[in-house]
Amino acid sequence: MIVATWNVNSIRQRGENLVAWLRERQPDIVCLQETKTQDESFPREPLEALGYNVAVHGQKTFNGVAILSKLPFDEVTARLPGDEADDHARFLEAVVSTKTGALRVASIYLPNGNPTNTDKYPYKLKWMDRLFKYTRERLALEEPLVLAGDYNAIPSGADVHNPELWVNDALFLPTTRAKFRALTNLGLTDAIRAVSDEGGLYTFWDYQAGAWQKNNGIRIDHLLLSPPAADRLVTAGIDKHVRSWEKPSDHVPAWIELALEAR
DNA sequence: ATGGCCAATATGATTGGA
Repeated sequence: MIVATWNVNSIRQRGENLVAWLRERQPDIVCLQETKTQDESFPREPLEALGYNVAVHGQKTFNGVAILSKLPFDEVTARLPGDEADDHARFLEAVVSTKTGALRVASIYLPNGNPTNTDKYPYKLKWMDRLFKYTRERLALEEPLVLAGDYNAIPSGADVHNPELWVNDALFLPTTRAKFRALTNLGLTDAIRAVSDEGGLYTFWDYQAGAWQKNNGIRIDHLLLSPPAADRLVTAGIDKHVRSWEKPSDHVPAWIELALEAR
């Protein structure tokens, strides 16, 4: 079973690329971020035509997450607990059934946090604290769990082409990295790092300043696995070539293969 | 080679992204 994540930077602008990539990678479950549209205007039909069930949690203009699944949804829950006043559409969780039991998947769009001298950075840090608490509770279930999405966090200097450019950025500040580390230290496996120690593994290249042409990338889209999911990890990868397509997102898909089968 | 983008919005300038 393949589980993937992709920040598409507008689902309405990325329809052709998304369908082309789905045909190529053949994922069973896909977590999408930055869909940037309300649920009633989410283009479900071309995805349903490919055999996907579609769960959406969007809002006007910004943010927005979704999950596509060839397996039927047993449960779908929007919103990360811990702040009723938070109205950003950044979190969607689904449960599907496999031959060996439930698989839980969450699509995560963690706040960017820039500029750091505004309330955006404290909002990011509080969101990371909420994700920590949610994860600690979910791990107690001892289920296969995949937390997949755009974390807006560069875990280490090995995950950025030019670290000096990012030292004062909300994605790379020591506090951001410490909170990301605290999250994984709960017992989550960073799937890409579980299969490769290589540098130069990036998932985002800015549209500006020739970042793609210079390979000035960062790795901020992650699939974090609970121990029962990590035990089933076969391989993982990043579909870098998608960044060179016409009309690309600034992010590319990342994916894992799990030794799990649909029920 | 110093800069260079893209998307949404009652849109033609502003906001947000990373």
